[in-house]
Amino acid sequence: MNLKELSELLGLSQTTVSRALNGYPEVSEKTRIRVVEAAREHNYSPNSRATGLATGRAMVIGHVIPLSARHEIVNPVFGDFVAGALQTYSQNNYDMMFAHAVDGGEAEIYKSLYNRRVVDGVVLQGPKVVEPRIKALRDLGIPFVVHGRSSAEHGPYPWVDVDNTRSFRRATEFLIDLGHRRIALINGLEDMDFAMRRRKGYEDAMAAANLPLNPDLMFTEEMTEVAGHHAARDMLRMETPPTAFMVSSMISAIGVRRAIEEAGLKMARDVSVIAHDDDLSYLKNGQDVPIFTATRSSVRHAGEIAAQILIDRINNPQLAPQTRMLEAEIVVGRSTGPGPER
Amino acid sequence: MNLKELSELLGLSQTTVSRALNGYPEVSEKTRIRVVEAAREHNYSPNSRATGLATGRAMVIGHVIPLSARHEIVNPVFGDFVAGALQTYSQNNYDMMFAHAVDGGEAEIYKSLYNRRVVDGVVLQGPKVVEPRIKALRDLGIPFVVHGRSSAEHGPYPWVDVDNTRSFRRATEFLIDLGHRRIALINGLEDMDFAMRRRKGYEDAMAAANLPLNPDLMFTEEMTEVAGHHAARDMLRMETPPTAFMVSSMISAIGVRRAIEEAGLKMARDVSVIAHDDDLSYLKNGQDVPIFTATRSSVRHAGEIAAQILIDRINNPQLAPQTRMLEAEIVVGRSTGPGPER
DNA sequence: GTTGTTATCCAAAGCGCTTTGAAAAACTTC
DNA sequence: GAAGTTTTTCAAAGCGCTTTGGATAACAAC
Repeated sequence: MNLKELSELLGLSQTTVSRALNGYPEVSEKTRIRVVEAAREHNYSPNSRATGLATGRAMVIGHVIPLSARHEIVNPVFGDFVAGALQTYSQNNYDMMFAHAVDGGEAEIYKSLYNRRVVDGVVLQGPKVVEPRIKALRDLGIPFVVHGRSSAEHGPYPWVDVDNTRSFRRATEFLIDLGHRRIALINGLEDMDFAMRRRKGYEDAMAAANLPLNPDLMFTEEMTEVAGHHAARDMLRMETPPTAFMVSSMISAIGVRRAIEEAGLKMARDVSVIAHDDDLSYLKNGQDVPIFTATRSSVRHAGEIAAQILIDRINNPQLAPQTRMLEAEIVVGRSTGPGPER
Repeated sequence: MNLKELSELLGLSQTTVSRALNGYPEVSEKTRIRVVEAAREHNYSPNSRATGLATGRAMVIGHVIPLSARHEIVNPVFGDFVAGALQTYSQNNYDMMFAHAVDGGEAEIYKSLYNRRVVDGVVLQGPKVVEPRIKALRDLGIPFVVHGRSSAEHGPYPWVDVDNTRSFRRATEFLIDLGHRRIALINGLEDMDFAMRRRKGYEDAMAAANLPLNPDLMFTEEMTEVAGHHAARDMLRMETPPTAFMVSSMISAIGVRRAIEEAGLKMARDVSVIAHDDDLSYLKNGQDVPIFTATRSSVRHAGEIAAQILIDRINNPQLAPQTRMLEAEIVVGRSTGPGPER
């Protein structure tokens, strides 16, 4: 059933039927009701491709699945971020489109999606410290929003991010206050902007407390359970092992815990751990008392906000780029305890 | 730059340009080359909405994000399944569309996507034992494929699934052979078809060995770390606790391990654990020797296959529904050891 | 009853592509 | 060189919607 058939059936013009359904004022209430009911009854829904052609808007937003280049790892954060964005999209009658990039061809994919008018805007996930995609998107005039930031990018652009530096500084300070001195950092890949910022927070706190930075205690890898385990295991075998770990993800932290237990130690009592918790729905950090002391920030919430910023921008392109800094909260759980200096 | 402009620029008709770009034979090689180069040079890409309107095909496949109704949990498997499907889609020039369902309105969403001609077909994820969506999709004539199966559905439909019953039966037998008798099952929600089948496999093995089924050792909940921990903790506090656990997901198994260690026990030596491993990219089960003995089946691979089945069906609607049963392999890791009867 | 307003409705153009049916051009063949 | 074939190109219709610029009907005012 299409517009033409429906209008013939009602004895009205396509114009009138279209206007009635889209809530324009130039149509009497009687006919509007008649039209709306006929539409429902005959199960009419407008062809989105035709609508899109006529209006010039796709009502679709594009995402590119951030496969980690090195190991083809799907970011575990992905599902929850998407769920958040999707919620905002559907409230605004947008659909969500996916594409995936082959080997760093992400900019190409974005361009293709936009040039083919498949999408009205795109979300850039997982920005690196140096992120040429941002300039590319700006130059192409594609509306976009970044989940995270890119330190090497100085022009204005819209983003949502957690204050990673601040949260890791605070958390490291917390460990120092507890009496820890040898504090290890198990970080994500440091070409990722968030990882670089977390390292900076860690370093700032160490420096402020006049503690030396020991490269052997600073590890950077993909954030998997196995990598976390591996790094922590090696460090715990050192002559003077760390007494505390700052860990960039819950998944890695689970690996760290495994290494601690394998070493015959007890978390909190012997070794403290603070993890970053993205508040993933399938990996909640305990129920009442959290398993891990953590810096927590909901990635799902970030998804909702990112979506809203982008939609606002699409609707109002001359708007100045909106930015939104989220603060991670520090929740105290069962993975931290006093260190040797206390 | 659109077709009209490009054709005027070349001094050719839109017909010829269109045909040249789409590889039709009725155009000389010389002009084809000329056209293709001009298109590249002027950065022309056809408007997908116009193409879609003209061809009647969207070249898009729809997915509905399976939020677990009860707790709004994003399935951790989601990302990897999508990555697999996406790979196949992009090889076949399909894009992927997402929608999310509000409170069981999934069938409505599928219908809307298809009626509005947003998609050419849909993937149904997370089927329950009773799954009215399958009948709905069939009745609506929407091409679809199911990731998993639905036991209450007897008509033919295309699917990809792991032989869950078989793999859980074999794994349970493996524990019995090791000398375990009190074997617990930590399962997902049993209205989910896969969970029901896994339970059946477990029960079959127990029955075949003349072992009683103890309801206190059979737990069913959302597959989170916390739920796994909770269940295992309670069971380990029983008078005669289980000596082995069959666990439906790696994430729950991590919780089980935590409970085992909190109880002062050692995995493998005191308590054995077998987990189902979806081979998620960010949660690899160890490197050389797996952490957990596991029934393993790559969900990413399942995504690739599901996508192919659906695309075949879209291209050839009168094809009989294809089905594909995947076999989970049993990998022996460091979480199992001899039980009391050995 | 004529004029001026306002509330309703409509015909037709346009969005950017594909595809049908036909024409023009280029070859063959005799 | 005319007739027949094949190759190459094109004009125009159509996909299903929105929207512009009227037209018509209904009503009020004089």
